[in-house]
Amino acid sequence: MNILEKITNELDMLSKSERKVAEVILASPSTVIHSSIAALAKQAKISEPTVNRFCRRLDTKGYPDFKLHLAQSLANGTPYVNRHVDENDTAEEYTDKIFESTMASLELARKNLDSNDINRSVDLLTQASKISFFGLGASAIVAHDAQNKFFRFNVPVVYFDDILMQRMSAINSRQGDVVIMISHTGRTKSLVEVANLAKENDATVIGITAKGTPLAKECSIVLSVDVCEDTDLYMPMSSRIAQLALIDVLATGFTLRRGSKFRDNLKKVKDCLRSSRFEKKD
Amino acid sequence: MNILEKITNELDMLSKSERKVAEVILASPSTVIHSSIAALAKQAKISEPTVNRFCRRLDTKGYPDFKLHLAQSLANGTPYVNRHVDENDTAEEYTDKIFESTMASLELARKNLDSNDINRSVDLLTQASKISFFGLGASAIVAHDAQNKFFRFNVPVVYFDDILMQRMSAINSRQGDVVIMISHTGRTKSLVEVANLAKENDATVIGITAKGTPLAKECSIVLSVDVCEDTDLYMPMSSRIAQLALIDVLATGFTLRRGSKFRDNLKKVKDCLRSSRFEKKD
DNA sequence: TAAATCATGAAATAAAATTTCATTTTTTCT
DNA sequence: AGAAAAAATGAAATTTTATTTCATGATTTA
Repeated sequence: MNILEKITNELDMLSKSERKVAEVILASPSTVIHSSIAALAKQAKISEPTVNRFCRRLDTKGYPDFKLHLAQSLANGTPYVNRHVDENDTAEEYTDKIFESTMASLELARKNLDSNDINRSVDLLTQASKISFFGLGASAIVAHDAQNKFFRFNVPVVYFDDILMQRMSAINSRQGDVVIMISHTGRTKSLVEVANLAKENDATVIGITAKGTPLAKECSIVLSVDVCEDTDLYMPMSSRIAQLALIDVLATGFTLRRGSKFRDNLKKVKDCLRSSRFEKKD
Repeated sequence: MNILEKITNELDMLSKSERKVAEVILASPSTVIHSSIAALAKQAKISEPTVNRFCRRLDTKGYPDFKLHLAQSLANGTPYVNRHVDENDTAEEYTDKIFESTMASLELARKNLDSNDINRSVDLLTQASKISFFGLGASAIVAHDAQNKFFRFNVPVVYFDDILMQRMSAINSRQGDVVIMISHTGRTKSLVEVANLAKENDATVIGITAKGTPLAKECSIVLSVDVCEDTDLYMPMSSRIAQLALIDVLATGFTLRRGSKFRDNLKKVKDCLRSSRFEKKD
């Protein structure tokens, strides 16, 4: 509930003097949050009690409380909405828009995620005898990334972005294996087939995809990162980023579940990489 | 700059009593914005002047001003602080923390990006006779993703996550080629060598890496997504997501620069993918 | 047009924040 | 270790800011 909006809405419920206050505030809200009640009264050419009454009419406790609300409204100056890139945007503009859209998607994805599903997924992953990540196109990157992460945990993990390899791998799966299918659309035919093959061969299939899609129907758990993406300019953008964040969540859940001893193992991998780097001089 | 983040950062610059104040605030910032200085002092079991001094140390004018800043930080729903995952977190908790950290990183990356550099990079990319993306480990995923995107533009683009292929490709580069090197640390020896080889062979080298690193020194343009990541639990997380967002920005800049006719081409690629999918029933 | 209601600001009061300064604690140097 | 210096802290005084009260003037209604 934005207080600036509220002022605009209730503008005609206000008395003449109070409206003066409203106008001054709307004209330059950022100035107001640094003004005392006296300063504001003076600027609106009315008395201090009027300002106070104005504040109360907007359901705030008083002037300081009103300023707090106002400050909050201003902070949302750049709400993380999906602002669309425009033909004539400058570099600065489209950069901001893309970053903001991405953040908006993450926010949305987080809200839609069910932590029970995450918990169950982590359960399954920690007990898996083998973990496979399958994706195609943009989702292949996510699968690739997942392999990179889980590989460090020293568990059997594979990733394929090749249809045939995926099929072969799926056919060879067995009870205790976990297959994670990644697809933004959830409608890619060959992936749905692979999911089905894996299921038929007793693997547990987890989908990182949209709910209610053909792929989702083949999965025991669906982790959906529904990100209202109109595949802007025909490229998947935010969806894969939300998927990656989800991979981070799963990987984190995995390490937490495995306990502290296990994490020493990660340190080993990390230390091992060090020799391939130039030293940092502090 | 988020004041909550600032408090966290400057925690060890504070005196003992001031830290008590910080702790009370961090524990429940939303309570504090409705407290008077006296109430806060009492809760932290210190005196009012100490609270005041605390506020000033954080570069605010005083307590009321501090509350204003705090209110603004809270307005973004959830403060995007880099909250660290804790051993005993529930699935819900670590999910939230990871998503929030990711969003915080994106916010930070956006702020640190220079739109002039972006502009120059897009210039170079649109004029390139060939574009190469090189990365290793977690950054390989970013390079992979970049290839996936630029491939759709119907421009000569390659991606390698293999040291030897990278070297060979770099040696064969020539004037007019653009090589994009991706590395979070900027210190991976073999990547620095590849960058140098490409430079020696007259290619333009753009780095998506941290400033002031050995890799950065080999680049004509450095697009830095410095994301204060302590490689939590020894896995790169937020950094690669910020890098991906940057790839989105470059790809978007590219399509915008190429104009509307060019975008029809993207539609063709997209339409061509359609037959591989199950139809969506509306 | 008189009575009633409402709006307004001056002044008084109350609350909150800030400054000053003396005391205590911590650090630094011998 | 012990003295001197520096820094931190809170009690009390002061200042600033906000709120309440109330008398007066404006506006509406019958």
